[in-house]
Amino acid sequence: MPDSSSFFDADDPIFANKDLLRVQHLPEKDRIIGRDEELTQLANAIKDATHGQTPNNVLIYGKTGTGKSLCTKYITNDLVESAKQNDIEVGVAYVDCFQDSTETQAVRSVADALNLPAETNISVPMSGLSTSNYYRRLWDILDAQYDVGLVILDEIDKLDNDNILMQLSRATESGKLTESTLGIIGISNKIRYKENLNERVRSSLSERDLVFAPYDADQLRAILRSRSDAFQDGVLNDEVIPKIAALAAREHGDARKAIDILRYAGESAYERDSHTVSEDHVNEAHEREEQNRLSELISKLPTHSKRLLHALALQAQQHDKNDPEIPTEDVYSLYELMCEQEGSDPLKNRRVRDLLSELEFLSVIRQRHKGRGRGRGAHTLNRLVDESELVIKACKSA
DNA sequence: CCTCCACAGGAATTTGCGGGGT
DNA sequence: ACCCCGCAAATTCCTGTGGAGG
Repeated sequence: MPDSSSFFDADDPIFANKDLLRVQHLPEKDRIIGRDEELTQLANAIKDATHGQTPNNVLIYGKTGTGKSLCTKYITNDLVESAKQNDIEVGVAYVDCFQDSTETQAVRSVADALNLPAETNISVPMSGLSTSNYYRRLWDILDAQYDVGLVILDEIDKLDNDNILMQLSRATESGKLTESTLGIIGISNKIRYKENLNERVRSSLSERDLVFAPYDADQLRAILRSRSDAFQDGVLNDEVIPKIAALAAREHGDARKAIDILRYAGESAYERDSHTVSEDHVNEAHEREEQNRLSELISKLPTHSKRLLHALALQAQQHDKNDPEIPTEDVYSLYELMCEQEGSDPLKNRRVRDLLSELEFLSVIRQRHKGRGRGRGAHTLNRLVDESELVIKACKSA
């Protein structure tokens, strides 16, 4: 710690403006790197909304950290502003379908995001309403407040059913909306997402398709440089940005990961009272990034899922083999034991199987189904994707 | 090759919760 | 204040099946 009278009033020797390195940070246009074409295409697709007309529905594909959400947020913000010049009210609802994966949750979330209770006198309770009731309120909110509604469905492939897409895409034509109209922007990590949609939804949802390619090392360098004024002058050693860019490019061109590593490297340097950020800090930050991503995911898990994962990790650790496969029944019995120690009632076997397959869906674990046979044998084998130690640490801290 | 059974996983049912309607 | 409703989570019920043991 710097020798000052307070822990808080010292000038930060490393960071000048850390906000630039936060994932949620929405950069200025000239700081969005290598996406000019995509931004233009997206803007063209939805520009009708600035005149109060129905925009095209858009589907955006691309791996994580390729700037899909960022560009969408930027363009929609911009759109709302330009529409205002024409006295057109555009409302944007951003929904993370990973968090709100059921139809009800997603509609509720859209309605809640668009609603200004003071103006509409409509409330959007967290729960307790039927799905159709949430829809009804959503239509009322749109008609009362807006000329155009834009619904951004991020991680749209995580939706458990596409009824909401049906409802939203037909809202205007079916007369649910009278004073307003509606556009959908779907964002998906999976390029094949469109394939398992029914024909009607598919054609209306993907009037325009955009694909975001992964960033290459050059682009990642440019992105990191554009955010480097988050740091004080001269604290970043020359090799830091190229090194991080190379790491991130190797791991699927994920810009978010690159930025996270840069931030962690800075924090690492700070904690070690170093006045510069060096390659060593980058290496440390890289490990930290992996651990953190995992902890974050695990901390959001329901208690029982966490406990199950913990049980699986403990057993994986006991095996001498690397990457061992643990039968479900073994996981379950340890889990029961752990519940007993914690003094809570264990879930039943059936439920546990569902939770485990949810964990697989989140790719925290992998499952392999092996033959059934007479007598012994659990027939689904579970293994961790990440190091058992990392998982255990994450389970304990959460 | 055939049998047969323990588990996977689909479906129906119950429980808990947080709201509306009256 | 009361009852009723819809949803999500959990539980109970049930059927289908892969391959070890015969």
